[in-house]
Amino acid sequence: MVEEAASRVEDDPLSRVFAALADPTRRDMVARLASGDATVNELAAPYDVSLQAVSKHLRVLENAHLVTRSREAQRRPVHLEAKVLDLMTAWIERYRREAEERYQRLDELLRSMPDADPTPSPRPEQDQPKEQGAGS
Amino acid sequence: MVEEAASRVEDDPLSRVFAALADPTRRDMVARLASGDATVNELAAPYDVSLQAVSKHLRVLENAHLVTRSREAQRRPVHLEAKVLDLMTAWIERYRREAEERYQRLDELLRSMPDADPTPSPRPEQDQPKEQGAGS
DNA sequence: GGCTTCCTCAACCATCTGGTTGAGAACTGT
DNA sequence: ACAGTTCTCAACCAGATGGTTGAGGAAGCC
Repeated sequence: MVEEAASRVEDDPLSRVFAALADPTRRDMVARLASGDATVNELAAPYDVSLQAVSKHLRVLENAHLVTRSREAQRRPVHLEAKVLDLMTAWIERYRREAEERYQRLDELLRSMPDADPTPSPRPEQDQPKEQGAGS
Repeated sequence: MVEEAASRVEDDPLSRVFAALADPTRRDMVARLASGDATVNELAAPYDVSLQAVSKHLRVLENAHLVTRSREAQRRPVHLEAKVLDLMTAWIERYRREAEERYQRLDELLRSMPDADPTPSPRPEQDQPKEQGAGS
């Protein structure tokens, strides 16, 4: 057993979801599925790629837990799991809000001191001294 | 057919943003930048990759318009552009909401008819008959 | 000018990805 | 049982991606 594969495949859920939605075809499929389940054939119809390619796309979405596939005769209805989207929104909103609040605070600070000293980079946040090199 | 390059590089903004955030390192950088601008060196410190790799990551974020780089002496401060995140949230929320509303409606429908007929696939949405191949 | 610091460009490499085709599994229907 | 339909698996290929190292530009410091 010499297998030390799986080198760069980052398996964290968030990465999978983002990566899954980074493809316009896959995003389109999600948009489609938002208005109702569909079979692979139905999903494949609008695109000029092979059915196998669509199947692969669905696998990616499934691995990201964005969709689930059940069995219904020989068809495989695809169902959108919208809850996973919340995971992303939570991540995004957290940092968007943080950044915007910081921006607001900086804005107010600048407003409160109309003409103090023109120090170019007053970055007091991120307390990480970190003198890594020879810090003269 | 001599040269029709740029085959799969989908340049739509949304894809770029999603792809940019599909990498945990890049997501980490964004998280970091949410609490204040930083230089390339500062951003690179926590990771055990080369500075060039970090520079590449920043380029990806920049191409997605998630960050901007200015110039300050020989340093290149990186700034998070949080507004682009709204683009994603808008996309996500649209379909999440749509899917959840549909789910709610289906739920109510099922509740209103406790034991009707067990028709397996009553998908009345998505009107696309579409007999593509040689239909019998 | 010359050294140092910060960062980018260029070439290279391994892996991942999205597409293809061909084969065939799973199930229905007669 | 056999044919038809739906979809997946496997092998393959081209291009993108994330990492490396080496060279070097740009700006500050001596």
